[in-house]
Amino acid sequence: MVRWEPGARERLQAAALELFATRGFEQTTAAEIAQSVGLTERTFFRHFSDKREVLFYGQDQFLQAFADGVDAAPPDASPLEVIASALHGAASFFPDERRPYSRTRQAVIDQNPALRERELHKLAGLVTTVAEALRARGIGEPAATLAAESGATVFGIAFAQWIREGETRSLSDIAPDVLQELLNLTGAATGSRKFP
Amino acid sequence: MVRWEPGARERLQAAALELFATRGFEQTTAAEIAQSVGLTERTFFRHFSDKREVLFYGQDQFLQAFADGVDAAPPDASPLEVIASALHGAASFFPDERRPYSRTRQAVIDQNPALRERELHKLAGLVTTVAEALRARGIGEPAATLAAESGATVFGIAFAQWIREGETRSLSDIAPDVLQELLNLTGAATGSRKFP
DNA sequence: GTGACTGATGTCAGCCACAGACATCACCTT
DNA sequence: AAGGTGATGTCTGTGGCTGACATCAGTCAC
Repeated sequence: MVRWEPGARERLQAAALELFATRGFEQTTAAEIAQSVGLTERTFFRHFSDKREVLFYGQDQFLQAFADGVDAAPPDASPLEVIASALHGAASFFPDERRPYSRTRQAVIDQNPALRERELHKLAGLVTTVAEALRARGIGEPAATLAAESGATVFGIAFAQWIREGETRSLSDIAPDVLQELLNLTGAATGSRKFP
Repeated sequence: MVRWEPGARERLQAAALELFATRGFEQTTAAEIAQSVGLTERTFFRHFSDKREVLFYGQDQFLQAFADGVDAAPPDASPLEVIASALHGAASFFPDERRPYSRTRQAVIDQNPALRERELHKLAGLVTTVAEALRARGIGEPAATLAAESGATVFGIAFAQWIREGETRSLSDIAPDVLQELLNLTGAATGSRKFP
């Protein structure tokens, strides 16, 4: 007989999302989440540093996908070309099958300020990482941070669109469009699309 | 005899910044802050919705300055010209006398993840407001959000530079430079400076 | 002028997020 | 077989935060 069911963390995450979606974030206690999968509150906090984190744990992989996209760009690429490549890497991390899950998750986050704060914080971490990667490519400041921040902005807008009800395009189709919009905005030459 | 000393909120804010700066944010309890100015914990939480808020209350004025800058731009201004105007409005909200205060405040914030989260959240609120103002000017999405987000990014970088030890330029001198960097980055024509 | 009203505060009691310390016990190593 | 390991439970405590109610100086109504 096994002493513990495996996958405690994943079970906690799934139960938490479900409870948050039905009852709401603040109306759900950490103890309830834990009990719903046969664990104790103390164990919940051993897996997640705080209650919100149960919805964000594992984002490192996404961050990694973004950073991998940076590395995938050719060495002589311009900052914006690097960003385009990073967006491509990030988008491939969200295949269309994941859309329903992302939707409910985002709905929960959007309804709670505390969760939005955490989301922004994670996104800021992504900016830091990407800016670091850009600097490692020889891009100076403030260009590196500006580019990274712009990339995060574009991703955020594209993701929000991907989530939207009725949207059928995949994220990797949406992201380049948004990037192009940014270029139009800042008055770049509007010739043929540079980042298809 | 007066029943209460006036300016409870301001006294709490001042005491909180001082205690956070010396002892650290987490090592300071809300009750301690309150007692240090002759009030109770309960009163602290009547003035500030949570412990972090004591450092952020009043930012509405800053947000207003930013939004006013948007409104100050001529009706036919391009999104970027509007952003330049908004940056000007925001910068004038931070005269050089305020630099030391801003420095210590930012030092406290930078040292605590929870405070950074709240800061990002406030900044996101600014983006929302500015995007709204841009949409009211007839600018569509995603251009409005992209422009607003870019403006916030530029402001953030400029502010960080303004705070930096040894920096002597005023914020309204730094911000246009950073904006110009963004334009260079996105490949805009590099003629004479468009936003002096 | 007196009495009701208001608004900032105090008091009390309680929930919940979170953390330290220690015990437990299937499984693994040797 | 003996001891180590790691995920968990139990116990206990602190601090953030809230609802309900009391207080009381100043203000307003009459």
